[in-house]
Amino acid sequence: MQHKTLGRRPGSPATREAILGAARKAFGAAGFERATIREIAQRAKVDPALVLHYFGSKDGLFSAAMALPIDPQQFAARILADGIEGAGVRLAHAFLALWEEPRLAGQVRGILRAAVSHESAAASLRAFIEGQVVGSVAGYLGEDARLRAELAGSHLVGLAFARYILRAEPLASAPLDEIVALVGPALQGYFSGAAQGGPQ
Amino acid sequence: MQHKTLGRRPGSPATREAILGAARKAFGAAGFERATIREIAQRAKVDPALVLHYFGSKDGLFSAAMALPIDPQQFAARILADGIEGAGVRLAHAFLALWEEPRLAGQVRGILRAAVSHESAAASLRAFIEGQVVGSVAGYLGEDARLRAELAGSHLVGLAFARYILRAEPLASAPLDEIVALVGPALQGYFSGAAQGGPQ
DNA sequence: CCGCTAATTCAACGTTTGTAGAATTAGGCC
DNA sequence: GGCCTAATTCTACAAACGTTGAATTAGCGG
Repeated sequence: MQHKTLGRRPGSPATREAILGAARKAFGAAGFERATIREIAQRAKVDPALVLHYFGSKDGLFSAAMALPIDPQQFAARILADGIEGAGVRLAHAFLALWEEPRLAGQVRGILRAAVSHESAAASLRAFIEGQVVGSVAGYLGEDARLRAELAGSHLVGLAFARYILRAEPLASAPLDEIVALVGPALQGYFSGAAQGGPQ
Repeated sequence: MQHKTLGRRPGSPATREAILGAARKAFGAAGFERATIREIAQRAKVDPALVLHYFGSKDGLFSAAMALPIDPQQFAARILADGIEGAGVRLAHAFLALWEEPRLAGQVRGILRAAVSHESAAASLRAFIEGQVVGSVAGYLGEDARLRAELAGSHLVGLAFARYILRAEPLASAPLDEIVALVGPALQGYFSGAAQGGPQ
């Protein structure tokens, strides 16, 4: 008999989310190493020990804060629902939209930052990409589809890095639509299998 | 009168290079934050204080170790010497060759890792890309050439990240020629689509 | 041999970090 | 009100870090 309802209610709703929000902001802005538990706790207006009470360790906090907010299965389905043509543009648009969303910006930035500096985070992202992302799109393509899908993905990751982390000009300030119009055909080339030129 | 020739000769040739080599290895493998001066000194078989005697600080050591080993002016000229057609394939090949070279692998990996986690390193790389790399190639292209050049560069950076840092399969194990054959046309799309300007 | 200079080492300081454990507070059920 | 439980805070530790300044060693010219 688990009298789970005894005592004070667990999982206070507000503070836990406040900690996660502060963690996403800190990890996204400073990366895993430079973000400190003390700073995150201060932003969330709680004691540092409370952070570890909830998440066990700094790694645990990171994993909880950086859990991917999207379902790749669904993501891929939406991109490819209307057929293979135009998929490049739709993919570029949908991917960049993730980074433009203020609520998600810190999260995705933190994931990328951590994947670069932290081996366990890299392993996690690697497994996610190999198992979920590439698998979701491989069914729609042919022979060397997995390689092609990863090449398209690598372009998107590099694009996000240059625009949102490095902030190199003129890429960082270019309007979204202009980028989508240029990147879309390049991605389409990987899907269609044909060498692709610029926009006609 | 500077009697510079008095006393013991400065700049002992061997140890300084040993420190730089160890630093490149450490920074490339672990990133700026996780690499420690003590570890670098131990690998170079010197005292940690000697490292700072030579380079002043950890940042100074990093700057010295990560100074870019290539001249982008010359790099771009070699890619575009034989004309615009085939430039995509040549660029993909030349860029990936940098990462395959064992002597340079740690260095370029460290530069990318640091640009992600360290703001000053990001600023340095950003200035380098905006001023040198993009400038070197912009003369060969027309109107929106800078944006197109950066998009092509972002693809290459993302490719290096996925293959050499994240090591996502099947990309990490794919033969170089196969990747070049697929990526080349994607890059070519950015070059050929632009209004042609010719070198100025 | 002596003195200058720089390479090189030794030992230590002060800070920051993640983390652990005890102590306290507060909410819900009997 | 009393008890149970979990949220929350307080205090502190132990390790690792970058950095410093003094001390020592070694090469070279006079």
